[in-house]
Amino acid sequence: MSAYVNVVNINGVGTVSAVQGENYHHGDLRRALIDAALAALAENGPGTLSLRGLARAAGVSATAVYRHFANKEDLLAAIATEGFEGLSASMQQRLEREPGAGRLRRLVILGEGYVDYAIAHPAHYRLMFGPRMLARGEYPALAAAAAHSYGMLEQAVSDAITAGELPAMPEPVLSTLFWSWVHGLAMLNNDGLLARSDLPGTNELSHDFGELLANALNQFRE
Amino acid sequence: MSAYVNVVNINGVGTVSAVQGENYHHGDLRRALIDAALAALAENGPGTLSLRGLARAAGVSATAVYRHFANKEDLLAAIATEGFEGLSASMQQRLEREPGAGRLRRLVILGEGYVDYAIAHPAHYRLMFGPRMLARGEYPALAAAAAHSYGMLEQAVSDAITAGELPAMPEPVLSTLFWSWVHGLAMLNNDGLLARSDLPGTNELSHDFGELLANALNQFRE
DNA sequence: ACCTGAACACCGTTCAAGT
DNA sequence: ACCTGAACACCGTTCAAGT
Repeated sequence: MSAYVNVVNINGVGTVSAVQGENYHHGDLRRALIDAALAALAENGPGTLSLRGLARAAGVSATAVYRHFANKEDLLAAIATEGFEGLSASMQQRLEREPGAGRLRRLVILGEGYVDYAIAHPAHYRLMFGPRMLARGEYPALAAAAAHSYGMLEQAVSDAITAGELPAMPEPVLSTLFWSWVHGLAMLNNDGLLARSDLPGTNELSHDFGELLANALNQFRE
Repeated sequence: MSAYVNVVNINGVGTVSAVQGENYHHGDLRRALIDAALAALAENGPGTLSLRGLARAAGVSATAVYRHFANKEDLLAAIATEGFEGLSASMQQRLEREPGAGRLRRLVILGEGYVDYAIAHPAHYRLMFGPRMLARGEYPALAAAAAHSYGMLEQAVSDAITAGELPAMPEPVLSTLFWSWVHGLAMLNNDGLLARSDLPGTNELSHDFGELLANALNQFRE
């Protein structure tokens, strides 16, 4: 978790005040609560997240939470937002590791970065797509972060179509196909359903499937 | 929900006793609790399921539940088991509607039946893959029902490979690819993320994707 | 064998009050 | 501006008791 938290911490860390550490006026309770939630998600699964428990972990009364979040769903939305930021960062890092990649190869790399992140943060990833997040419209920052992640996939698909490396189908349809596949693979892995002796590891599956799908689509084009 | 409930109800209905309708000795409280849960899942989403609420709906005290289920997870496992039975039934029904279909076509039909069921019962389907169901090993009936659903996909993939209508890759890898795709498509749909003006309906997407993927894989084979 | 009622240790959330 | 404490309406679960 640590590396990714450092990435998304940038905005919060600067606002820590001088009185941090005292009981009264916590400094950055909002950040402390989110960090406590991320730690709890990483250690136990989701579902065990309670506002009262997070308040305890932050050394603060249960009702102090409501100074920083409207309710539990509001806190979960903030966590989900950071999740999509981490997802985008994971995809971006993978792209930059292989600068000269072709259009289609870039799409495969994005998929690997996507699955990498999802299986490295299973509880966090599940929360990002959990039932509580259905009302995404009420959380503009969450909607924007999710749209950015999806936009990266869309751009790569669009580029590959333009370059003639994918069949000339509508971009939204191909993007949805690709997204369904990485999302499904990540979810099944995080449910423990891919831990079978007759399957390679999910990281390798991700790579194999990416190559397979991309090449297959490429052949299909004519 | 009704049609599918009738299918899976067979075992329960026969045990309804003569005193059904009285307060004391409910008749088949176990079945009544499951049905109340299915109704609650269909009406509200998941997450709102409470044992006490189900007991209220069945007209019984909160603690009566524990005469029929060890705990909440045990009830959820029973519901998830019926879900996989419904999933298998949905796939089977689709197959029987098109008896003369070829090997590859049968696989596509299975995928359509799978997605059909998943998007017709979103809350139920989510529960089947929810975080609570990770300990599937502790519920043999659940594990068996899930294995049967997955086995239908595996059989169709295996047959298509044998018939030379899919690339000669390991069956588990191709099955996982296919499963990831239908699962991801269903989950994204049920999260409301495919309700976009630039996309066709999910039923049509399911059909398009099946044809695309099957044909693409078929081309890739040589 | 099947169900009830009281009780325990939790929740999320509200509201008045403290500094 | 930020936090606390008491209170309310819920949970899941246990245990002794009722028929």
